[in-house]
Amino acid sequence: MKPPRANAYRDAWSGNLDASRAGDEVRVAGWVHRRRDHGGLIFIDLRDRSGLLQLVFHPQTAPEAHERAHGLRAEDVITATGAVARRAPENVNPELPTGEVELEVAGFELLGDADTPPFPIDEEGPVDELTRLRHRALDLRRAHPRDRLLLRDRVAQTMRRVLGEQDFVEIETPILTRSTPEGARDFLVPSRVNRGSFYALPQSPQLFKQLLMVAGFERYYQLARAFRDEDPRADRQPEFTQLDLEMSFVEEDDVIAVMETVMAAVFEEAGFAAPPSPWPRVPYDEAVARYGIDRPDRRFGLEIEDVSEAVAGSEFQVFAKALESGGVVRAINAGAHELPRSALDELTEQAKGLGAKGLVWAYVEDDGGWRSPIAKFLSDAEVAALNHGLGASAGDLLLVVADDAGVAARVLGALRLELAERLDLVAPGAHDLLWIVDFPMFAWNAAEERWDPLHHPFTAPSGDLDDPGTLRSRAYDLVLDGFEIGGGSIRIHDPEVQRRVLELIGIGREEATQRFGFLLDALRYGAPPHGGIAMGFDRIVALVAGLGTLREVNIREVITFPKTATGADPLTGAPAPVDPRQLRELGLRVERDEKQRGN
RNA sequence: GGGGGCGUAGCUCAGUUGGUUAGAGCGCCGGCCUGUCACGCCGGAGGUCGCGGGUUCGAGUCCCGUCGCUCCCGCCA
Repeated sequence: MKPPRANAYRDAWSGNLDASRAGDEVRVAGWVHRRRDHGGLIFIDLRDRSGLLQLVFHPQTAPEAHERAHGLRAEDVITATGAVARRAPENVNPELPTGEVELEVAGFELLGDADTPPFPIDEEGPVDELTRLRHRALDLRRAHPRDRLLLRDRVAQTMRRVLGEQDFVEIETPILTRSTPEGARDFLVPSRVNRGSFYALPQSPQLFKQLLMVAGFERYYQLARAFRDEDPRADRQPEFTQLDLEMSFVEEDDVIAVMETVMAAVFEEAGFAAPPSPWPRVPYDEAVARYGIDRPDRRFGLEIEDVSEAVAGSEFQVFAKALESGGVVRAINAGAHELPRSALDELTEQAKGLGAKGLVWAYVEDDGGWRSPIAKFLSDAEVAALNHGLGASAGDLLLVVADDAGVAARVLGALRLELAERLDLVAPGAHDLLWIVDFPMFAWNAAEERWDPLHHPFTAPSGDLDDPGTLRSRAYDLVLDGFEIGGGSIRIHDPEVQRRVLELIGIGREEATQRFGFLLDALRYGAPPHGGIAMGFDRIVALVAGLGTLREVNIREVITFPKTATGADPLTGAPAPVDPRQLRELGLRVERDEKQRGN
């Protein structure tokens, strides 16, 4: 940190002092991190944002300060003056950046008396998250929580710098706005002036950034807050931050190229190894086929193989029936790992829980035969063909699912993760980064008999609009270690195409005009081809902070004041009932639940 | 909305088959201590076992309900 402007509290940062300042008279300020009171000598570790500095109180040289220093307690706030002194060689603390020196205190002033903290500030042990959030100001004094927010700042600065260098402009968009069709439930804000009407908090700045492209800003970005009223998860909060950007006169490659420069700089800033550009692009269909999911984690193998042909015509009813009804037989070769029977049973249960009728497991024996509950139903030729298809050799564990393609993908995709976890297959420090491209535009929803969009309805299609099932969208998602960290697309800039896409998903002309006529309107006055992307900022920070596991990434740890799993803020007590007068002004009446009535 | 896990001292936790006065480490308070840096030594205080009800001679422990936190499904890109 740069030296502070000298004032009545400090003229130096604690963590910046070293042997080069030996002999200087300085004034430092901060919190009592730890005290070691020997009765005679007293040592205090003083903490400010820059780091720790040992203060020494000598009974001879500063008797008055020494006497008062007995009363100092953890987290008291003080300012202290004295001389920076080089420590004797045997007293140097190599663990501390300032460990070669100490401050010989001449005088100090207590600026803020501290009660005993509810949990230790000076150690990193686990503390109940609710307690931490209730005392978030104290929690954020601790090294890890503080460092995560400082990292978050560095990531944000890096994004702004790199985008600024490429002529992007940061522009704000409204928080009080109108519902956007992103699919999630809106947070609503009642209007007092217009009774009975509501603002919606934005689920993304999507429509506004497209208007900015029509306006001719060419390159826009924003670190935008977004809101979704759905149940939170470890990696989902009701309000979260996106790096949102949009560019004009671009194709997929242009947006992807920009984002690779941004993210490469972010990864470098975070000391996080990332592959050189360009990053791999995997078509959606291939990802689902090989990894069972559209956000694959490829840090371990366990690829899914389709072995339908190997068992075509099999007498084994499970395989035969699946194939007859248009399904598939797919499998994972888990390699030479012997799992206990109980583990295989657990995997089977998990597969059933995900919709599979069962799970076939087999160990390949030395002669190529199978040790498996279903071995006796398969011919030698079929076993040989399966072994060949899976590249199996003696000792390998094979897991086979016969079902419709969707179920097989989902089940084997989940088993990949489960196996990687059980077998500890991810090398420490390994990372996997890839783009998913060539998404289908729509997925047929059989239950509702309609086309569901896989991305929001402003995504540009490629293909024949008269044949929705074959349409591809010009979309791209960035996936890091099995987590989607961002997604975007080339947008529709032709108002007629936009109307037709909206109609395909059941939004008619009238509704479209009512909900986002302003966008359709703007598109009619000369809209440039444009596209962009929205990156999950919290998720990115959490992942580069090392908070990701195989299955989840906890974004609460990189959010300053996060909400709990029920959407509550334990610090402020939000959400909270409001004064009846406020409700009257808004023209609202609240219907309480049974349980609330009892209170 | 549904399912799982958790809730014991300020913090992190232990607590057997239901059985005497519910324990430990850290922290806190007091005393001693002049080179510590997780300082050390001695002593002490501190509990609505989340809350309510039930079973029982007896409940931290078993049952029912409820609240909170958390993870998953639904939901959500």
